[in-house]
Amino acid sequence: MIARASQLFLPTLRDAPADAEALSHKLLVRGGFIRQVSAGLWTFLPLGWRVHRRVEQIIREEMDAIGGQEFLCPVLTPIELWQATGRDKIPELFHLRDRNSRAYILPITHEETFTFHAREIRSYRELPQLWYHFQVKDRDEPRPRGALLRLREFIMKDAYSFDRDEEGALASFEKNLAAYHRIFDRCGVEAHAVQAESGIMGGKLTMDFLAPSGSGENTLVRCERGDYAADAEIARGIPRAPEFPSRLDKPEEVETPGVVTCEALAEFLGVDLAATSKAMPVTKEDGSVVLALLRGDDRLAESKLLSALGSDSRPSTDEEIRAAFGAGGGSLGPVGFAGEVLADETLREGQFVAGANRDGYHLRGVEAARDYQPRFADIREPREGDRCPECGGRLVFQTAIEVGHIFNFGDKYSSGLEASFLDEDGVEKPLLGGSYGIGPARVMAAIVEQRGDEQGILWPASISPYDAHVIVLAGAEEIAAQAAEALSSTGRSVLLDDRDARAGEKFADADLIGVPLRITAGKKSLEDGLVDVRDRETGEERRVAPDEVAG
RNA sequence: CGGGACGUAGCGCAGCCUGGUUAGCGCGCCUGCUUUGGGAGCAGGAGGCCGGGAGUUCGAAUCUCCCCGUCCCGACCA
Repeated sequence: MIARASQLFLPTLRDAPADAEALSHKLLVRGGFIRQVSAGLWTFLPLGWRVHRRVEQIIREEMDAIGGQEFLCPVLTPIELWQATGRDKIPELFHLRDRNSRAYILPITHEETFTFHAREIRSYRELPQLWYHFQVKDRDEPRPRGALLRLREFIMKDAYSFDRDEEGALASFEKNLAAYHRIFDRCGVEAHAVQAESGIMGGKLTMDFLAPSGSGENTLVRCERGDYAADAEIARGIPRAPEFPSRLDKPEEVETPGVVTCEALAEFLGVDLAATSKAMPVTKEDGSVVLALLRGDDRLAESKLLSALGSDSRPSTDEEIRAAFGAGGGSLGPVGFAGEVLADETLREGQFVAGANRDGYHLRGVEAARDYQPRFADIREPREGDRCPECGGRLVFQTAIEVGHIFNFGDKYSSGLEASFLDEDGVEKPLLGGSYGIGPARVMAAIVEQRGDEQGILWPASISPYDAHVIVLAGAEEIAAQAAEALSSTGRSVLLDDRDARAGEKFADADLIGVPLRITAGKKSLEDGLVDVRDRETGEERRVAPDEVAG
């Protein structure tokens, strides 16, 4: 296949739009891959759609390889399906009505629809099943951003597994996990599987695939030795040990006038900031006040707190604090507090300075278990400089894009939608489900983030819009056509830049568009009959006969 | 939803503060000639409801108010 650039709609731009921040945003727009229609709504132009489809095809092949069966479910969805699972209240849902004012939604994923179809599964003999489709998702995002990084409408490959028992569901999960590694591998994108969310539902089987990138909404925490990876929201890190002052047999009150921050306290008393403790009272949904206790140099990780409390919470109000502690913020501590103390793991060992629950006073030498009875949990935010919880290696932090998410949802949807089957033992049981999503557009964006530079993109050969980019310079039309034919006849797709443009423009566009293989026919070719073949990745260039470029 | 910024030609911007000819510049686009291996030169040309509405004024891109849109930070995120 040979595409003539002179006939394509391939609007490349010399400058990036002023409002573009992310590299992928800039380069995909400049390269003529995508164009914006409205906030979070983007059109894939022909070049961008070719890449998208290649990503899709890789996903399709790997899903089929593990027994996946491709469907196509509608976007427009009767709201009843979502009412049945209680997801109709999700704020991101777009709602609409037909002419008879029947209510519909535009789904954010398709668990309900696939589970609806799974109601036709009658017997354990029909299990397991693995179904998927590529379909539009709509989400009324509060803040779309970064072009393909966060869209309001996008295509997702979402797959759903249905199993008869936990063992089967786990097997389905693992098959998909392995397929995902192959997919990202083949797409040439670096993506790390990490434990997702803290799992208030107790769902252990939920993993995100995070692709490190210059822009993104997640932070990937990894051990430099490669044995640990997690999303920063739930990652565990081991901070340096504090330098404790000499041990006290019991807490000792010390006057600390006007000292309300841990930094000021450490300064005032001349102790290591890490040897102070930070008291953060929060109020749970049931109204009870819990004292979250951290080291003075740490920050509270909200999603860890959520997981540890098993309930939503908010910072307590001044009145609640006064009522629960008898003192105001700045002098709070665990000693003498009647409610629950949720202490970070870092407070297990050693003696810390803590608030005395008396305005203007603190206690030295406060020791967990001796002076107060906490429940321990990991609730601190990991940070640069922490050590790996597995091996003690150094942790590195990278911003990342979530390109995939897989999780088991048990009977969450099948119970609401009454999707059950008759098991071997004659008992009617709910199907156990799993959900496996990938956003091809985010994969594209991640690749550009990982492999782009100021000049342009460098697509991996597996998803490049074309296999080869043949540049025709004045006079060398015939030799260029010969090279293009040679490539095309071996099944490769060729972008033939036959535009009436200057060499510099063509080279610059080729760098921008990012096809990994570039062939140039020009004046030199008229002399020796050869063309330049340049590997964009290595910069390696050699002169070859046009008939042999495919070799 | 809170904070901030910005809407002037396809893209990037100036003009606005201090109201006053026909609203400018660079790139791109069209025509012609020259040029042709890393974004050419000359000449000519096309292209604007200055985001929208209301007001102030003899007169508004410019001042005031309202609305809309877009981007960034935060909150949120199945």
